[in-house]
Amino acid sequence: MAKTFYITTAIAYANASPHIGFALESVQADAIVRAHRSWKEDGYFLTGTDEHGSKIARAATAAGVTPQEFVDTNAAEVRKLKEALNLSWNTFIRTSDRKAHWPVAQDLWRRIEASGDLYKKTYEGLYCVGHEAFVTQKDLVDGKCADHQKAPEVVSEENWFFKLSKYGTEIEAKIKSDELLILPETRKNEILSLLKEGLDDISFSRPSKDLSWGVPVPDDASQTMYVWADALSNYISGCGGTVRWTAHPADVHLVGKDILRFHAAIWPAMLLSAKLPLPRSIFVHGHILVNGEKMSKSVGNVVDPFELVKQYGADPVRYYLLREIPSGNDGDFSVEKFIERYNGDLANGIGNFAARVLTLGAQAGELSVVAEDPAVAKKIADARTHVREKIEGFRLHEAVAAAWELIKFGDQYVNEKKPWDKTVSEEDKRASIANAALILEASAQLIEPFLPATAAAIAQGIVRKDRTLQLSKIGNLFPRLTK
RNA sequence: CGCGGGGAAGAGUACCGGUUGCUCGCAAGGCUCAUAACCUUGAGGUAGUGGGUUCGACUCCCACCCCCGCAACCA
Repeated sequence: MAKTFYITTAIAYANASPHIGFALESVQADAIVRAHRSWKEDGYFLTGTDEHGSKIARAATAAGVTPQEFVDTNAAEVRKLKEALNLSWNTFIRTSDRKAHWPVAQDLWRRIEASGDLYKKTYEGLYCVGHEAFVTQKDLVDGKCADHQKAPEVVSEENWFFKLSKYGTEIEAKIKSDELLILPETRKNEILSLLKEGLDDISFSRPSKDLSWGVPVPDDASQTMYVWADALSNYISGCGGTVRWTAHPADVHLVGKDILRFHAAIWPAMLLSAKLPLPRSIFVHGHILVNGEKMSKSVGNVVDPFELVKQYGADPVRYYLLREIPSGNDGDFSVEKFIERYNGDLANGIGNFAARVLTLGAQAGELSVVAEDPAVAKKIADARTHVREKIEGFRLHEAVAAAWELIKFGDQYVNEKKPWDKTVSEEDKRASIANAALILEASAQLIEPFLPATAAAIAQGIVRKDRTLQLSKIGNLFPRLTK
């Protein structure tokens, strides 16, 4: 059986329609898993939604629906990204799924408890009645809750705590040695410096009277699991659970920089405590800025991925996210840049190259591929190697650029061989068109992880039979955009 | 205050102790198979400021200035 490659996105919080940031993470994960499948591995891609918490319960109440109805609506929106962006995930896990998710979260809890890593402790904090939740000092203005203009009460309640502090040293060692690989390196350094300062134990549950919308703590009806215990276990519940899991641990957890610490500290600690294997790596991506500014609801500059896809199509959006946003760093979105990328790389690049080669080939009829140009073969092999190295190093923007190197070479090759020139012999002409077709064919294979629909469209124009190629024209892949 | 990232041609970026590479834009030339596309060449940067290390620094060290993130749950 082929090697299994298991990758996850973080699960999206189901309090709203997904924004471009989650689309970025999804597309990155999709490109990586598709690449692994093209390397003959058995790719397993998990995504889903985090649906619990008082925030959602409150939002549902405000919307006049039950929490379940509320998350059903939003989860359906997140799911729609699959069709919109041509994602190839295998499983969509929802934390409100009582059959698939709850038993696993509870099983994990019991395993952690069996290791003696859970204890009850009284937590004292500032409780805002308006929020029906604890607030922190920074939420206060002049000692009052900024949202409700009321001073919070000091309330103490009993919670389950997880002995996170116990595992800091072990995790630090595993990260340092790359047994748990964190990319890019700056993120690894960041988490190491955090671990060096030491970890505090964390609250693992809340009283059910304050937080009822969640997974019940096993054998303690008075408590509901807090986000870590609940949400992080999706990585196991989403691949079959602890009993009959197929893929755990993940080869790659793809996460945003904002939740690195939960995945690089809390999650490994939970797994160590539960005596389960740790993920192989954590790839940390940055955030998308819009016209150079942080995206936020209050500013009102949130970019809707569905709108973009509606206007430009799935592959152009995928292309932009993968090429223009450096994986591992923040990147910027703007319509101007989008159009620039589209015209420069898609219309003038792969789109035009496919059109010129397929037109030449369609006129030439059946072509023999016996006379493969060694320079072409080498260039194709090099491009494959480069793309693979970049993907494995979580440098997706560079992987895309590496694939485009081959397309650029193809244009140069055709210009040099001039198969339209009357002074070129028929034999040379046919040989060069066949080689150009090989470049196009290889390009299509290389870009498949990034632009699956485009790759499929190009493949339609190239029919291979044994050692012959029959090319035919396809429609205009990327009509130039005028702004 | 702390931690982290960054300041380079008109714009956006990469690598690196020893002729600054790339993309877009701009200019000239070529070609006409192709989506006014493609190919070639060129102009344009004293690499934030001030020091230091070195035979030599954009690249290492120190200080300063400016921008931007993070600081327990918005990817």
